[in-house]
Amino acid sequence: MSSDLLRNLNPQQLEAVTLPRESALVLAGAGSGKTRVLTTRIAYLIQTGQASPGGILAVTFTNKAAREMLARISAMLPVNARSMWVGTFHGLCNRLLRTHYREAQLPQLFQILDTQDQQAAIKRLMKSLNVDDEKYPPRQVQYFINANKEKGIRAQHAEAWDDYSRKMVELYAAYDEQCQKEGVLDFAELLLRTYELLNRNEVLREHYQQRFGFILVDEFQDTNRLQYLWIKLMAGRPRDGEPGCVFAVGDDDQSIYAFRGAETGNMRELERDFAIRKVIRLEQNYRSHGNILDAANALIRNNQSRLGKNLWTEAGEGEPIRVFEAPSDGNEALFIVEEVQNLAREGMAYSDMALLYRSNAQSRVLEHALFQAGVSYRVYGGLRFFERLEIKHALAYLRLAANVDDDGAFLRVVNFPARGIGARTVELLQAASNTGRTSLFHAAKAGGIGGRAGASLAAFIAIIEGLAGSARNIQLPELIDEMLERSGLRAHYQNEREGADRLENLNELINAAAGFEPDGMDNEEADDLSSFLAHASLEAGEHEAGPGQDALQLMTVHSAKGLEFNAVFVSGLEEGLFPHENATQSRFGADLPAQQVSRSQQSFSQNDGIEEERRLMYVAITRARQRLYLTYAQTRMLHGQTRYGVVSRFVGEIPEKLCKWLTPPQRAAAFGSFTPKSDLWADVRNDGARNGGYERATPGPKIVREPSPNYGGLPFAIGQNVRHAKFGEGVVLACEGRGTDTRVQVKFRGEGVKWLALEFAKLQAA
DNA sequence: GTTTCATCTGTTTTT
DNA sequence: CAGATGAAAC
Repeated sequence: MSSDLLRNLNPQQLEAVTLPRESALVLAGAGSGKTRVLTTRIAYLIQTGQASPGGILAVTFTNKAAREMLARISAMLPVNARSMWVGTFHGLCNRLLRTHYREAQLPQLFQILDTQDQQAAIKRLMKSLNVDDEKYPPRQVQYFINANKEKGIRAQHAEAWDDYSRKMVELYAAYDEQCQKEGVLDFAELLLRTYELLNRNEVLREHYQQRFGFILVDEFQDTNRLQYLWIKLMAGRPRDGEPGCVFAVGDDDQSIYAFRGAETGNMRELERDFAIRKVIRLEQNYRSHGNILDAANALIRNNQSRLGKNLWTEAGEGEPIRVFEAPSDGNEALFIVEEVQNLAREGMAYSDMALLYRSNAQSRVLEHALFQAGVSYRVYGGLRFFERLEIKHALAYLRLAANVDDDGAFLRVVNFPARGIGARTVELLQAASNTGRTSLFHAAKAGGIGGRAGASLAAFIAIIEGLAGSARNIQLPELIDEMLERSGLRAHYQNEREGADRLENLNELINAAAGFEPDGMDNEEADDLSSFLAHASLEAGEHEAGPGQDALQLMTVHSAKGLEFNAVFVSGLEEGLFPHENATQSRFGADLPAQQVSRSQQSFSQNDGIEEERRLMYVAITRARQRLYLTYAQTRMLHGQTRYGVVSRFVGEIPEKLCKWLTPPQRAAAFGSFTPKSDLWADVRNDGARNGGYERATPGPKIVREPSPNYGGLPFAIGQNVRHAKFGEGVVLACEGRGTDTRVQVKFRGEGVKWLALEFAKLQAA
């Protein structure tokens, strides 16, 4: 029967799936059947009796991937999915901490802070400590805390080398204390807390190490330091005869989360720590046609730091890659809409097409055009359901009902809807909670505040306690309904002019609760309410494409990882956007003095930034099965101003012979005869490729453009050579603004890229 | 204490 | 352009 499972696997896949009980690293290229290998191995282990479902621990990064894995396994085996531990790092840690909340020194109904909540908690903390938020931007504090946690470093061990970093460490410690007092955990804390719990509690540790004979990790290249330590701890130390057994699958070329601490170096560590004898490579691609694959291979070859791998396919070369230059972002969108409709007419389902972009903000223009044309579409990511303000408010009431010590939730709703509890009252409460060392809720309950505000507070407390009581007696949807009523949220939005949408979302929340089933990820002790709240934090409400709804898929390149489509549009391929300017220039705010940037951040060189962008582009390209479009716009609205863009270097890194240029003929004609007069210009275009050991292609006539005509009477054209009194010669990369506000971005020979205000800089045409 | 208006600011990717 | 913050009017 197991031969059934193993049918149609290629030799490398087969080797990976049937490996004896030992640790392994599988380098799996895009579209090489990575998920299939992972799930088949699990099924194989169970079917051959090497493992019981309960002995399997499979970790992924996204909920989507976890769900897919479970679905595939249960399609192969009639196995009780609940007994297997398949989930995200965060989901699994949540499950573990819910079970052992006492040992982890947590309240039974601890709540999870999402990124927003965490930011709010930090701001609140800083206010209470009177810390100048100009000098210590909450964003930076948040970054500092998370970066340390993700390396497994607590405040007491965090490095500090000057006043600034000492303050950061101080805030880190105070923040953790505040969270502990309030019974809340941020994302990184879920992992760190679990790690520490198992590290110091031998009984628990041995229990889980014993139990999980097989640990499988998906997207291993995206693990950060802490996640790696976590895996190592779960696997147990390699002992003679019984080594820890980790089966890791990953692709260094698809590492796109270094920005949040992922370390591809973990692959090398794994090889060493687990004495891996042989790395298995999956290089046959079953997804894309040849041209698409060739493009991806050519692009990624420009990266220095990679383990090396070349994808191949048995499929034919297929269609050329279609490249389109639009005069504006609006036109780019119109072009895409038109093509999408054409493909639909030819019989391709909308859901088989994806529209990708670098950043969420870009979806607006695209959505607008799609909406106008009546094309149904679905946006992934962006502002998600559980992140909406009204939902946050509603959840805060529920959180308070579950845990009255949650000060963050308290502050969010104590005066929303407005009930006469103003800033002054809250101040008094905070003072009382500080001296009495209790939560705000208990301070409020203790009384001592008279007058109108006191009465309002008493009413508020009654609402929360009433809800807490109901939570024990009635079902979740009814509880939410009651909450909307008693809190006054429903009434508030009914009276508000623009409240209809928000009201609808609140009703949708009831539906979400009605359809919610604790997915076995939470232990049996936890009630439905806290399971639901954890679900809301961990899975901010990705809307799964409703079955039967055929819609075009819109998402960032990041969220497209792991997916595939017949046709893919990669839009906004402009320098500064993709690759993003934050990655091409100094990665961490140039305005910060060097010592304010932590050491590990410093070691993150410029090159790493552009290489990650290139991997991102690699991911984008390899999503496509048959047809790939690359589009960009000469002008784009950004922060309310028109910006003039240059085509992304990544377009130039794809061999000309694979491309078919779709730019309207009257434009193409103008490009035809152009040869670069400025070597600087060519330099800009080939920047990332210079050290790649790859031959610098003579830029094809269709990619290098004649300097664009002046738009709106700007004094300089993109691509034009200019001279500056101090910086010397350069070439114009971009212009923005009008009149006296006009600024020009210039790449100078030797001086690098600078923005210059035309009003002051004396810039001459050269 | 609440609402409204104006000003400022920032802006990548996500569990 | 939009969200967040702050000041002034109600």
